[in-house]
Amino acid sequence: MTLPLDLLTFSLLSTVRNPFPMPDHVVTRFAPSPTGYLHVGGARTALFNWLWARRSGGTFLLRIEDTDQKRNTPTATQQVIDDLTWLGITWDEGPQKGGPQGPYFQSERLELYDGHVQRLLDEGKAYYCFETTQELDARRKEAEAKKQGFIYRRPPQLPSEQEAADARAAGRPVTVRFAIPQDQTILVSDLVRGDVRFEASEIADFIIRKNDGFPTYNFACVVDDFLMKVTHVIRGQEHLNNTPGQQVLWTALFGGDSLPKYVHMSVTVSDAGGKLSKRERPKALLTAIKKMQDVDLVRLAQAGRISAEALRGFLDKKSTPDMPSVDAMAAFLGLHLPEINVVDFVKSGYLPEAMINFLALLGWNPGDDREIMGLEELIQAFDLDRISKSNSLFDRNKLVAFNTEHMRKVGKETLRRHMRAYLERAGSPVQKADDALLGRIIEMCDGARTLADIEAKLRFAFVEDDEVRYDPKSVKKVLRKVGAMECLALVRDKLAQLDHFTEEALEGLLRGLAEQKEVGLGKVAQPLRVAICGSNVSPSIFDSVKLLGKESTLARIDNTLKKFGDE
RNA sequence: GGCCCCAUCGUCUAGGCAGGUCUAGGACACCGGGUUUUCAACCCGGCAACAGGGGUUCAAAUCCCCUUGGGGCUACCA
Repeated sequence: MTLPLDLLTFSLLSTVRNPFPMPDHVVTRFAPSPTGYLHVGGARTALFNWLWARRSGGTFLLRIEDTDQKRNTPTATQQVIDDLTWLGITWDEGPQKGGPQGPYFQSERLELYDGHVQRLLDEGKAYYCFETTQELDARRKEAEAKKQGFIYRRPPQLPSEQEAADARAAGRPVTVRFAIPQDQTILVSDLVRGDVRFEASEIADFIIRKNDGFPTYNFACVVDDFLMKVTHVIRGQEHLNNTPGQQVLWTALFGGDSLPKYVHMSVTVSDAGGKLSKRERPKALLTAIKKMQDVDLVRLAQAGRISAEALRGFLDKKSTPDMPSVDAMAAFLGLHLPEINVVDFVKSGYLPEAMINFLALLGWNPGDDREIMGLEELIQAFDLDRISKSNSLFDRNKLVAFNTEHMRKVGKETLRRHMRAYLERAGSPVQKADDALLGRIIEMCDGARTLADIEAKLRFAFVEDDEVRYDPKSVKKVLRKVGAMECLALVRDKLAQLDHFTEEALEGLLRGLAEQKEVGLGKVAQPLRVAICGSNVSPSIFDSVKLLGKESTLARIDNTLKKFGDE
């Protein structure tokens, strides 16, 4: 007796003429909800949509899904816009740009949704619902106790408009649910998953309009994707289970012919387990604090600009401070938290070119051995059918390697531009360098892995002589070595006699000295390096001394001799 | 609990749909060596995988089933 099912499946399949016809004009969208910073998972989704639109000469649009009045944060939209802009992902229609299907904020499209809700209501395809959240929770718990799933289904008699009005007058919550047509198998044809079947009986009559009059995600996204003529819905796999419901809703609203192609990409998972989440940073901070001893909680709370109670709540896992507080506390403790949000990567000194390249390869590949690719190359190579099905882990090591390669690949001018922006954001003293100088000193750092590395290497030359911070490890490793201070004193005398600090002169002087003492250059160069830089990480010793100039070099050597000489 | 997705080196992955050419390729990480004025970069070499079981077949990483494992969803969140 399997015949009926087979027949049903067949009839569903046969209504689709060509499963994957290529639309004339591709339209993709990125539809974030403004609840905080854009994180890498979101950036990857945006990128894939963008890449596909660019590849196929289509349109990419940005739509802000601000339908949750409780969770929206006022600055989030701007943050998302900033982050996409930094990445170089530009939209053809959306906020700040407008477009024929605007507005692009869902909160400004309420009337539009209402019209469609009313239509469904009138056609008996949707119905009013008056339960409170508490009542629903109770029913859910009850089902759970019986080890059953809770699937909301319409009552035999649908409430009338009058009853809805009465309920509203009585102060009851009034929501609208979509009545999922029963007794059918819903076939979702996904471009990367293939055909996925769902039983209608397993899909609840989901809410399409909340009590506050706002649409839910599952409703607004269907209406907007249709109105905005979206042809490809490319999103994370976490939406696959929403798709049958959305598809049935779409069909009820607009008919099945206009259905978009669905592309559900794998989820990016964290090395901490589970999908990469914004909660990881506070979690990492908490773990680190617990591991540390003698943490000054009063000062920590001050650093994070939170109250003592708030900090206690955080330590007891009862509450989580906001991101700026988390960042500030991590900075106070000298911790490096895992980057999650796009801004985290900006602050850590990554290049957008490297981010884009890395993100593109997370769940996609060009089919050959190419890995380091520029934007144009990615666009040319991109194709939906090379998106992989399995989840991928976000590996920061590989990102660093990509960044190192792109630091060379982008070219001097671009690198200098990125560096300038990085320095300004970080408020680094290296900002004092003009463009010509900045260009020259960046070249001294060839092979650096991030912009932060370059900054760290160059910083010494832009602080006052008495502001040099001496890294204890470097001091121990270099200055405390037998003979180091004597050697440094000798170097000081020689340098004092040198009039012109050119590279050749310095090299001649230091190499000559090493030869004369029958030691390697390192014996001479290292104490000098630590004396002027405060650390054993700097550009070449000749570059470093020349950059600093005679006066400062001598002053810093004297400071060092005084400070570490007689200990 | 229910439903859905996924499964190749530690990690990202090629190969899978059109089974033999796969003693499974590349990259990152790691280990060893080289270069060297530090860090980094760079060069050479090495380690390392088809989750398990059953089928189908002359032949399975590749097709089918089961088990196991991982992930997602199960909201008046998106």
